[in-house]
Amino acid sequence: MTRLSNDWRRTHYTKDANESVTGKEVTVMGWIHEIRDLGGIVFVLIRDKKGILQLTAPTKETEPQLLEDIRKLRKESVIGLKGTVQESGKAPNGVEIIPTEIKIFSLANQPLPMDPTDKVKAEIDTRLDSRFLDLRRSSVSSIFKIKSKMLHTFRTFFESNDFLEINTPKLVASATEGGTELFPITYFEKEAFLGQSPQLYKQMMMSAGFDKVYEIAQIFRAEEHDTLRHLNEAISIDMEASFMDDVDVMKILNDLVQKVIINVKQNCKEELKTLEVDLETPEGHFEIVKYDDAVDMINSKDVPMEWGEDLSRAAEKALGDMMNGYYFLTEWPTEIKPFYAMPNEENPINSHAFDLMYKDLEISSGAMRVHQHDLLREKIAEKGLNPDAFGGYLKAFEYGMPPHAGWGLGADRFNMTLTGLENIRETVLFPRDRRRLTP
RNA sequence: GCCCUGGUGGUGUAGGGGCUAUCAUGUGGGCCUGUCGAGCCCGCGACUCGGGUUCAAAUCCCGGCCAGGGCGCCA
Repeated sequence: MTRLSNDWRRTHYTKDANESVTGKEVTVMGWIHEIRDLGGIVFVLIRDKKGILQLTAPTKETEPQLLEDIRKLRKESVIGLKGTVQESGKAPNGVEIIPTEIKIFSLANQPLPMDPTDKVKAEIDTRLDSRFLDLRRSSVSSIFKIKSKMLHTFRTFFESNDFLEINTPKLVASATEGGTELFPITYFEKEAFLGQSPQLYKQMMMSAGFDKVYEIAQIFRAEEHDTLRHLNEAISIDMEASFMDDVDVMKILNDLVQKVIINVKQNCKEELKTLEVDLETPEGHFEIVKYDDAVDMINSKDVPMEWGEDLSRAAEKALGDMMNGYYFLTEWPTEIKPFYAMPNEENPINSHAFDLMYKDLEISSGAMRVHQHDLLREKIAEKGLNPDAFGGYLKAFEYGMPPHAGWGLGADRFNMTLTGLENIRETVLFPRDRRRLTP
């Protein structure tokens, strides 16, 4: 096993060692994908981040020492290869490397805990137990290349629209928001929790005069749900903006979803092809369904739902069947939305809260917020929470809080809609669910 | 947390009271100069755990753990 010495550096990724460098010597670095030893000729496929390249060694024309090294190789071992690029109609990409020297950096033990070449399928649980191997498959790494492009699009958009990136604490003192279960932790001599949402903090930044902020960060929820669309640790993309209402931030969300899709289609062609996804760019404004109308639509499909209830799973499915792609669900009843959602001025039983849905999946939810201190205090009490426990938060509303609005979007769920995946675990490197805490 | 279904070589599976436990892939060895899911020959490797029923349990029963599907919960 050898170290990386000074004269060994990659000159080409596998996909760049093509016809354009025929006859030249190149150095590639990568993993052994497959070995086919035909006796008189040995083929070895080398894989890196960008593709697969064939090494071809006719035994009679290969140095005995080099040949011996090649025959020592095992699947998924890591090597460096120096060789000459040769055009050949018989090679997989039309070119192959005639080796002059190889360095074995790391031999892989056998048998492997799963097959990274897709010949024998493995279940998600097996795959997650050996995630590093699973991720060597292009069908899996493609998901994360798309996710990276998606996150990049959000950041670029926010930065170019004068949003400030913020980092709010994930260690919090109490479960003041109510609703969701939190993970308790020990914080020196006190009890603390992992943050469920940056909601309260990003609102406080409005009082700080930051005007437009965003945060892309982990959120933690201790719910015991065990479904294909819930995790206990997820990435939330949050934004909040002053002097805006729900309609303004819905417009931003609408634009962003379209921008992400356009960008992914443009920059992740190979990845989409690998995943066999044909992404459609939604045009113009997403359809808007008022909560009141949604209740009627759902009941028309014989799924019982009373006004004032949240959507059951059956209701989400029924509505999703009637809708096409992305749509907004608006004017939710005030009583089933959190205390910080602004009630409608004329008809306070309805609110300025909305959800962004993709078929039957909730992607994002947002609202115009309550910025009046006294009203907010009242609403906290109405939810059965103790306003005094919200001291630090409420204080920010007492000394000049602008009207504001914002949303939070589940990045992993959104990624599911881009990649066509049905299990949210697929879209997270190391998912944390009801049972899984490792690796 | 509830309901349903399941757990067999490294991986994916067949079988379903007494079998030498099926097949593929893999893996170790051998043959082969154009492989590309290479081919051929030989070998290796498994019944989730605990208890019970039975002459006999991988198989039936109970419980645990884990998984798949559905639901609930999800500011």
